[in-house]
Amino acid sequence: MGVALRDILTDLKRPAEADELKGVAAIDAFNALYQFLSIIRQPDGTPLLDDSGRITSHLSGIFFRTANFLTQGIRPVFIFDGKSPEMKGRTIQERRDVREESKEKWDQAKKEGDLTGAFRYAMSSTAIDAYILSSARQLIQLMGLPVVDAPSEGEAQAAYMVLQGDADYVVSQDYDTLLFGTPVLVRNLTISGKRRLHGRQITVQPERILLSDVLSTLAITREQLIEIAILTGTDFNPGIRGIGAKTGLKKIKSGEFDSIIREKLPDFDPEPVRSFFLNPPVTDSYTLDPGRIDRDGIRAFLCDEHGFSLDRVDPVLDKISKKEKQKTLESWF
DNA sequence: CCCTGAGA
DNA sequence: TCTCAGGGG
Repeated sequence: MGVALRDILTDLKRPAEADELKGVAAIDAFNALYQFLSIIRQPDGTPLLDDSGRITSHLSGIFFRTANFLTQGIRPVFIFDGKSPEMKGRTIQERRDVREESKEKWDQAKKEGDLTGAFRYAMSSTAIDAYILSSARQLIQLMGLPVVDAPSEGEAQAAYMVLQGDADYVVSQDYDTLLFGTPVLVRNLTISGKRRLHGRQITVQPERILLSDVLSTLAITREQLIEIAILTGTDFNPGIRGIGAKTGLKKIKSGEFDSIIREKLPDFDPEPVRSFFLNPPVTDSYTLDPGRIDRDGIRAFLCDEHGFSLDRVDPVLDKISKKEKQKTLESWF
């Protein structure tokens, strides 16, 4: 679920204007899939399913949102996770436990006719398995968009690509990419800007966070931001009870990092976590060349294979193609 | 999440 | 043009 830095970052989010979003967006694929799978559900929590009972929520999310991105001048690149580091094992196990428990509670809530509970438990029972990953990847590639395989954490690879100048910003709901050093993080990147909350619709602006703003406003270094995260807990280490982002910030500023770790977590060596954030495994072997949209392939995949309505898919394909033609025309002049 | 259609 | 309700697969 990422790192709990929200309490010290709230003042640093700024609404992102459309102009600031044009360019190459390095999307944390796992994070995006998780969002789609947890939210795109019926009121009782059931996800969208095709005739064979396979989940299609993520395909709907990717297709419609990505199409919007393209028309807005956003060029998405999807970064998929590689092999998780050993030290993430505990987090992975914890997430699995929560999922299993939520699945049972979801069933229970459905039986009791508790829709609010059903939806909430369905959300936290969201799982990303091999089918989800391969079908998502297939659709992305049919849309002619680049896929990058991270050697390890996708967020680290995404941050690296922004640092290299190959992408303009990272898209994720989590703040971890800031620890991995991305200069720009964009959260809530949706076009409609609308989100349903408790049945009501509220508007959510995409927000942009600059690492330089974070560090200068808090008057800390990236290393110190990482230390705050280590105190509150990351995917790679459990945090210290009673220390949140605000307390962590204070402790770091008064130089208490080492002493607190020694006192509260005597058996924990923070060094591997620190160096993982500072120097994660990343790769240079990726290409961001735009492919072509395979309209027939998309129709076959979404409509024939997964039961999407042609009436909904075709207009979107037209919209994308129109934009693509515009761009090739522009490049002539 | 996103889209569509109805009604203002 | 906008908001809202309903449904998508």
